[in-house]
Amino acid sequence: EAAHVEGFAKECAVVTHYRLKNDPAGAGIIVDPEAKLEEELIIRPTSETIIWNTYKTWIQSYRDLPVLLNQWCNVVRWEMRTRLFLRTAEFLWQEGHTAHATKQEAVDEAEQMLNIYADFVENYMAVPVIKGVKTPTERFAGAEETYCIEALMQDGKALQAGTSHFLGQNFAKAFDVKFSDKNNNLDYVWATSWGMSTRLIGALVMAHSDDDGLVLPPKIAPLQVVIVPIYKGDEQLEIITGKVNQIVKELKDLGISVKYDNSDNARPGWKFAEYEMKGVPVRIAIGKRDIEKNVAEVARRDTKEKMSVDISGLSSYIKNLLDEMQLNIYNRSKQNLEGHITKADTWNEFVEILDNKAGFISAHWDGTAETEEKIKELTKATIRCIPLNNKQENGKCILTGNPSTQRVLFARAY
RNA sequence: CGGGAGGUAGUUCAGCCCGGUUAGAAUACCUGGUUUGGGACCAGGGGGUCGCUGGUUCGAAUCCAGUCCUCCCGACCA
Repeated sequence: EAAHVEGFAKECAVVTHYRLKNDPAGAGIIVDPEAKLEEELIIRPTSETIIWNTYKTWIQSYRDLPVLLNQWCNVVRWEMRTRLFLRTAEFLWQEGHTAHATKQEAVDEAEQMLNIYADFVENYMAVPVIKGVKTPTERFAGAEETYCIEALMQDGKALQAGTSHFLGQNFAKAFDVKFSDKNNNLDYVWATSWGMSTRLIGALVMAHSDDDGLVLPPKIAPLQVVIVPIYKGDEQLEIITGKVNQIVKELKDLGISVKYDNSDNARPGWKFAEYEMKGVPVRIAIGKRDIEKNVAEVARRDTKEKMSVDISGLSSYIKNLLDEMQLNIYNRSKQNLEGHITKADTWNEFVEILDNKAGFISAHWDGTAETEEKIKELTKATIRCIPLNNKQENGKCILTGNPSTQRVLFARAY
């Protein structure tokens, strides 16, 4: 627990008073000095301590294991400087905590969660990630191993998108959580914890958006298709609406979320721009001209292309298009990632790439915290991760020239 | 916590340096009309204690002092 507390102590909000009041001098609402707490409350920055205090009372036997708790909650970390979506003083996250009878089971759990996170970020958010482990200095306070997924934003800065920790027996020892195994031997349990936060919203925005606004991958877009009628007069609208109702039904039958925006308080061009800004993947426009030819204009958000599509095959066309867009958005981001993993073998190369190309730099590191710290001081680049299944190769540390057995990924990060 | 920038209409800002009619623009909003295939056009209209407090002055958005707040950069960090 000591390392954990040490790691988080510097960024906790502390409640010292329990009441506000109107200032008699008229300065508005102020803290009531009469309401000072005798014992201060510390707002959790993460929940390990309360979870393990609880596990202590729940776990006695191997029959009680494994245990998994998952909760969504808000936590507070009093950062010196906040950054919208990426680092807010208070944030909503999901945090899971497990306890296991064996070390291997805990390690497997931590790795499983890393894979679940990677699967979600890649296959739903369409943001490719690099899976890896953190260096000791970048580890979660109190963890023995911190797994992470690192994403790359369009500006070339890295963003940690999720983490999973193998906590060893540290918390079990701190909270005295022991269990009897089948042979009646007492041992401390093995632990993991893992979390993902509203930071992912920031990742989503920065990974895909363009100058016209959000670009949402179809799988997570709350609204996948919007239909905009183009008409003059009620008579035309009525004919268009008849056609659209049929299309809406077909799309809904295919499980596609769709909105028919027949509101008359905004013109078509305004609606086009508005839904693009909101990132709606597909827009269908239908006017008198289209009805006459039995077609609709389909516009996709990711490439801004417009196609004229026969209404008879429209719903299946849209279904395929949404799948294709999901892939395209992912592949585009994947290309950006892969195009920005650059090898550097000399210090000059390292600095040059960092300043002019950005992204990840694959370079040798002598494995010491001192070198890591020095590089951070000199360039603001940190070791984002040591990729899983990293290739072993002999080389020389980018900074010190000392021997190294593998390359690690450096980047400037959010 | 250190450094920088800024607070003027719902919003984004100009005006401030060099004090002087009724504080402007764009956009948004309201009314009427014409429009509707990429954020419409024409005409008319409403909207501000210029962050707050004090000072200088015949006169302060403008100068001075204090104060509160916001944003950016740095250290810190999911």
